[in-house]
Order: sequence, then structure tokens, then C-alpha cells
Amino acid sequence: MSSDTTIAQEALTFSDLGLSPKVLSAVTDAGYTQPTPIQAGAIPHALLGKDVLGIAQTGTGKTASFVLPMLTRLEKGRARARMPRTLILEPTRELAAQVEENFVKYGKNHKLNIALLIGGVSFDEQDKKLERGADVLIATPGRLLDHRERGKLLLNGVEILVIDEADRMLDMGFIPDIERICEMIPFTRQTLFFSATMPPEITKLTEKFLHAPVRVEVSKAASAATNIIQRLVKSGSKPWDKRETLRNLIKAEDAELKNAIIFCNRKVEVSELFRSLLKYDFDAGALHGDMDQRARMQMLANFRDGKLRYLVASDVAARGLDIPDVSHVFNYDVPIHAEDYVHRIGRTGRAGRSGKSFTIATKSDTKYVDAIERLIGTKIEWHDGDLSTVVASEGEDDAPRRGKGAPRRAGRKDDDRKDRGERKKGSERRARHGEEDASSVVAQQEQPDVAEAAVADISERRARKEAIRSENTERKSSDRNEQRAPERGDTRPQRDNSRPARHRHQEDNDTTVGFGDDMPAFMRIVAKV
DNA sequence: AAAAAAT
Repeated sequence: MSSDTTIAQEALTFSDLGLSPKVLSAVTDAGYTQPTPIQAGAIPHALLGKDVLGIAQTGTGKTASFVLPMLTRLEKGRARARMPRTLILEPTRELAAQVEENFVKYGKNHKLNIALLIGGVSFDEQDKKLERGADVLIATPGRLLDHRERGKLLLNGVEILVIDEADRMLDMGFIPDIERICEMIPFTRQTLFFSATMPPEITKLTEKFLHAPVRVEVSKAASAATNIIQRLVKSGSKPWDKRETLRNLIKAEDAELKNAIIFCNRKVEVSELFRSLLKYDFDAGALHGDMDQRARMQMLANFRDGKLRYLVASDVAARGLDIPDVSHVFNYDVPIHAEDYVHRIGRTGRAGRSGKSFTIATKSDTKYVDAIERLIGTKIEWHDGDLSTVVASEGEDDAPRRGKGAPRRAGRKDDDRKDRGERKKGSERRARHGEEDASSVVAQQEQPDVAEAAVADISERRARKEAIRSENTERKSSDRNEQRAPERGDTRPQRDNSRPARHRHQEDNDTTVGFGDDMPAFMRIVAKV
């Protein structure tokens, strides 16, 4: 009876789902045999051309649940110029690039034209791909609409439309854009719609744009994976207190720590913490939305490839990003929205591995911690005593009653001197003079420990300089020049700008992109198909 | 209290 169905489900393999031989062979080559619940539930219907409403978090194998059937269905027919056959909408550039990687990986036996339309990079290459006729078009909404308005793109040939991470698009205010785009595509299309949650606005959207969808639901991740050890870490609330807490934590975890993502709530904090960590010789990179696109891709690639051990990031990296082997997640700030906590810590403990997450909490974070504990339904253990044992740094208390202008030098600890040094002056200068100045800052820093520097692995130092340089090309100050100004003293090997960065790292690595085995264990148990 | 996305 019910045990029979369980057995039948467990025995299910990809070859049972109706995928084409070409697709199956790519899946097998990637080392997968068993579909995840969302894949097993969605693929057969998607192959039949039905609309699918998939309710699933990232990390459930969701991407493959639309990539594989789309590849199969694309085997018939050909793309025409400026008329893409399929369209996949993603909320962030990194996610869009990641989906493209999936199409490349599982479409290796197909001859498909894939175009990635995202902001922050030049139009030329994107235009060329559209002109050639794209079988698969992956886009963030803004750039897609931009291309359309320039007349480079006709959406009335789209046969399959995928809307991914719909609830996140809602958070980001993309819903009007999504509606516009949906209205441009003939309703004879097939629509595959994915969302982790179903708030009323999203339900409305599905009622408007889906036709008799098959609903496939995988239970929510909010119950927090059991393979991730979670701890709260008390800290004073001043930035230097928190940075010191973080450094000590990282050092204490050193033996177990392969690599870590460190989340901050704000972009400025990402930048500050990143610079601070570099000064303390941590092998860190940074990732947030104000960095130029090349730097974003570079940082992510370097972190994935193990060239950077730490990645300081905003919530742009919280959801969906698939880096298979992250050992630690640190929340430098307690996330304001409890769901973000679940997404952030879900960057570790992937592909059935174990992971550790530490959340630095100050007295003013109490209510956010409470909200998180309510959401995940458990109390998070304190790492080394709770906040009642916090010693406020000398001359300060934790009460946030002082304004920003309050003197803050009084009680600083010895260890902090590095942290607060000449940063402001330095960054102002860098902003005016561009990148070459950043390397001199690095040189300056390294001077005090010449001996150490000499011993240090050269490539590591080069990577760090590269990192500091990239992080300095923040979009706000230089993105526009970036597109047309290779004349700045750029010593990096000349980039072939006609190809987006992600193609390069994709060719020279075969990092596993998460898939069937990329499902948290707790989900495997409760998932219903 | 934020971040994300077109310029």
C-alpha cells in the first residue's frame, strides 16, 4: 500500500521520466541517476507541454526540473533571428548565469544557441546572439525589456516561458515587469512558474498567467536543515567589536573551515568588512550589487575555485547561488527578515554535506533573533554564552542612544588599530585616481611584515591584490567608464570582451553544479511529489 | 535598519 508507493518512488530514475536520450546521457555523465522530488514531479508534466506551478526553494534541484524537459522539447524545431524559442526570467544576474551554466552542462549533446541577457555588461554580444536566433534566452527583467525597446527582440515566438523565484521577484518590485513580459508572449506558450512561497500577489499572478497548471510542491526549508550546525555568537554592537568577534571566530574554526561566506546586511558593510579582513591578511573577496559585473563574476568564480577562502557578501548571494562545498556561513549581521536567515545558512551544508553557521548577535538584534527562532521552530544554541555575558567595550555601552557623531575613539582596543587606520583617506584617493592606487595600498599594508610577505604564497597575494582592485571598481564610480575604457592602467590579461566572463571559468573548470544530490536531507524525507 | 535590477 503506502509502503509500495514509497518503494516505487525511491526506485524512480531519470530514465523513467520520459527525457530524450541526449538529455539522459548528459545527466548520466554528470553523475546523477535519481531525480529529486521536484524533478520527479515536474518533469513528466513539463514534457507533456503542461503548465507547472512549482513550489520549491532553491537547492531542491529546481533548476534541472525545468532545464531538462526544456532541452528535450527544444530538440524539435529551430530558432529564428530575434525570436527566441524559450525565455527564462531570473531575479539576479548571478542566478541567470547559473541557469545558463546548467543549460550548457545538460545541453552538451545539443546544438543550441543560448543567450544570457543581464545588465552590467555590454549589449554587443547579447545583440549578436539574439540576431543569430536563440533557442534559450535567460534574462533578468530590466535588460530584457531594454533589448525589446531597442527593437532587438521579438517575444511572440516564445514557446516556453519560465518564471523562476517569483516571490523574490515580488520582493524586488519586478512584478509589473513580469506582467508586461507575460503579456508580450502569446498564450499558446507553456509556462513553468516557480516560487518558494505563495503570497497573495503571487497567487494572483499564477491565476492570470498559468493555464490549468499542475501544482508540484516540495516542503519548505524553513524547518532548517539538520546537517547544519547553527550557533549564535554574542558580540558588542560596535563595528570593531563585531569585526573582532568575527576574526576570533574564524581563527577558532580554522581547522574545520574550508571556506566561508560572510553575510552583511548592507553593501557598505560588505565593503568595510572586506577591507578590514584584507588588512588582517584574510584571503577574502567581496560580492554585492554595486560592484561592477566583471568584478562580481570574478569574485564568485575565485571563491568557487578555491582561490578565495572567504566571501563577504550582501543578500545578493543569499538565495539560490550554488557553490557546492561551502563549509561555513557567518552572519556578520543578523538578517532583518527571518527568511533570509534560512537562505543564508542554506549556502552551507549543500549536497548532503555538513555545514556550520555562526550568527553574530548584539543586544539590539534580540528581536530579529527571536523572529528567526520562531520561523525555524527551534532555539539556536549560543556558542560561548549568551548576550547577558557580553562585556561592553571600554567607555561605551550598548545603548544606541548616542548619535552617529559621538566620539568613538575612546575605548578602542589595541587589536583594532589596523582596522580603523587611514581607510577613509585611502578610499577617497582611490575613488579619484582609480585602481592603480589600490595596489599601493596593499603594498603599504604589507610593509610592516616584510618577512611574512616574502614567505607568503605569491599567487595568494596576487589574488588578493586582484580582489582589492576589483572591489574598487564599484559600479557607482566607474561602471559607465568600464564599458568603454580599457585605457585605464589595467594590467590584467586582456579580456576578450566579446565574451562574458562566465564562459571562461566555465570552460576551465568542471565544478559540480548542484543537482539531485544537492537536496538537504530533511527535504528528502518530507517531500511529497 | 536592506538588497536586488535598466541606464
